[in-house]
Amino acid sequence: MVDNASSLDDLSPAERRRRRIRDSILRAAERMIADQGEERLSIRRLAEEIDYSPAAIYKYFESKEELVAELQDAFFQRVLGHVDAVRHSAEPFRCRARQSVRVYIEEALHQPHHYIGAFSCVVDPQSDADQSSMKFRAFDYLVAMVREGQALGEFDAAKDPITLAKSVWACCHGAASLMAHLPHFLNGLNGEPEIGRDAFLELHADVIMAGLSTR
Amino acid sequence: MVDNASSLDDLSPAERRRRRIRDSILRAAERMIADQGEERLSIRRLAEEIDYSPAAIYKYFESKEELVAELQDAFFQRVLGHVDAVRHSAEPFRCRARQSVRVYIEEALHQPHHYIGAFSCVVDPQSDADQSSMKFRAFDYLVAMVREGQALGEFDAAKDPITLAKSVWACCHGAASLMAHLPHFLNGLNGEPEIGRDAFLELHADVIMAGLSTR
DNA sequence: CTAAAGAGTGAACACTGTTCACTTTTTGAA
DNA sequence: TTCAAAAAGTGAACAGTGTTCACTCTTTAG
Repeated sequence: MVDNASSLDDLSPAERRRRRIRDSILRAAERMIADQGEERLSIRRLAEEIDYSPAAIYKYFESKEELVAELQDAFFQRVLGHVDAVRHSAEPFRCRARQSVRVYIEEALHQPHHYIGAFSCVVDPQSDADQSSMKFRAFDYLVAMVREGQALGEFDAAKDPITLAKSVWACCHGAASLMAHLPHFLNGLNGEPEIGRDAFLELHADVIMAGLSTR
Repeated sequence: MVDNASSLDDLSPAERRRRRIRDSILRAAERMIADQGEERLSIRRLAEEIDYSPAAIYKYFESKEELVAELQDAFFQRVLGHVDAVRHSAEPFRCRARQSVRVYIEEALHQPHHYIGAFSCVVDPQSDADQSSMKFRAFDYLVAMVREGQALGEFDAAKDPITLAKSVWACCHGAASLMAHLPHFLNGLNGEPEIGRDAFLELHADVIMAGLSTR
């Protein structure tokens, strides 16, 4: 969807200029979302940020929704990249599986507002763009990991790998979502002593791995 | 927070009238959220629904935020009630624990838009209202359940029960959140065969229980 | 050099939450 | 019953939102 190839050359100057401006809009929007969240991003303030009129934005993007969707896709692509790197590392399987869980959550929390935005409304199943979104490619990775674990006898092979992957995704997403939405999730919800993010992720990954394991 | 006592009597007629109207506003808002989601609820359309002027709403509620917060608290109170009923039932512990997980998710999905709304923005930790919110009472229940499991030797007593409860909450919330946001979560994300909600919840509860268990 | 295509804009439309001066209704006490 | 005070209700306005459109100005290509 995103033509990210570094083909800055062999492009007409007009096209180069267009891309440069398009990118500057995206960068400004990215910064505003990271700082203040998606709901505080407005076309007018975005236009002001880059010294354009609000209407000018619409020469580059169909709608605010499309603009935000492009940023979200790029965000998930980054998350996906990090998870994929772990998945293909040289570590033993259980280590890679554990790390995949951790990295998904950690990268999601690297830009909490982006992650929140990606799940801020009910996603229309009809939309083609959503079906091919990076969110769902991340899910494919999870399925592959579960299948690998089943082949190795680490995970219960009697269970449907796709359903199992959905369960794991739910566990990961839940942790990322709660930490993104509740800043005091780790700092003692009702006055309990706080825990470090690492300690929590360590335990959470333990729980998930134990939940999947044959024994 | 909500004075829900059925004290319709021993109240001045003025106060009764006031409560009746306040309730009718809440009911109309509830219906609109259930039908179209929180972001489609507007004070103007709400006012029209009950044949009042927009400004009239503000005689009963400080802000739209307060109105919505009250509905969310009532929603979580209902969820909490169902979970609590399971927790205190006569079943053996493991059965109750499993059912608690299932009931939380099922009740959350009974009104998906309400659940989405409860986690639609970053919750301000400073706010007193949030600290005493029903969301966090639900968490207390979870902690109690984990402690019970540890006392019975079913769950690993070496682990911090509060951290463990946070992990379980993440697993439950993740499933509810994904199913609420992605209507096709169970219907095959990328063309895979669909699975029933019951089958998924069954497996997800299995994973969580296995994750907690000592063996 | 000129015509067409693209970039950019101000003003407007239809919304949103919220406030405020204002009128009408209801209430409680003299 | 009368009358002031309190409460309920309102239309208009403010400041903000996403978006569109006629319009100008610039850049491009033939």
